[in-house]
Amino acid sequence: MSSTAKPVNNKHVKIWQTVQAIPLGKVACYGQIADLAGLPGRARLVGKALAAVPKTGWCGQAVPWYRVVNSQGKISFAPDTENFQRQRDLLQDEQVVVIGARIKLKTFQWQPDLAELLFVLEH
DNA sequence: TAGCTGACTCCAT
DNA sequence: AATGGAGCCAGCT
Repeated sequence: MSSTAKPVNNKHVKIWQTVQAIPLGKVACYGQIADLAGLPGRARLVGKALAAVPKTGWCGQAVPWYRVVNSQGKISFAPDTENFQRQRDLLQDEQVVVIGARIKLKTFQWQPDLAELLFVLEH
């Protein structure tokens, strides 16, 4: 049969895999994920990729999109949206403290060690 | 092919 | 802390 499978953007896949490496209870910013995914300076592309995350996850594993916030440590959705509330709820379920739209990066930002970096780079 | 858009970031105020 | 403008560039129309 001819290919009917929806083409998947390889950069998106790389981004999803990087996001899957964020540990429970931690967050990362868009630019950080872009850098780790080998796409320096493409923070906006990370947002695009997260909007395209399959509901079924990727490679049998969920993609924790909600662990990604902007460089100011804030949720990027407008406060009166469902996406905003869903992201905040999911983070709080993981013990991440969200004050208004803000998360204290000093406390909750993911700081990958060398082993984690290598794991991401290999995929 | 050419514009437009945006789950961003940086810098000034 | 909050707000606004310029730069950014892959993906979409």
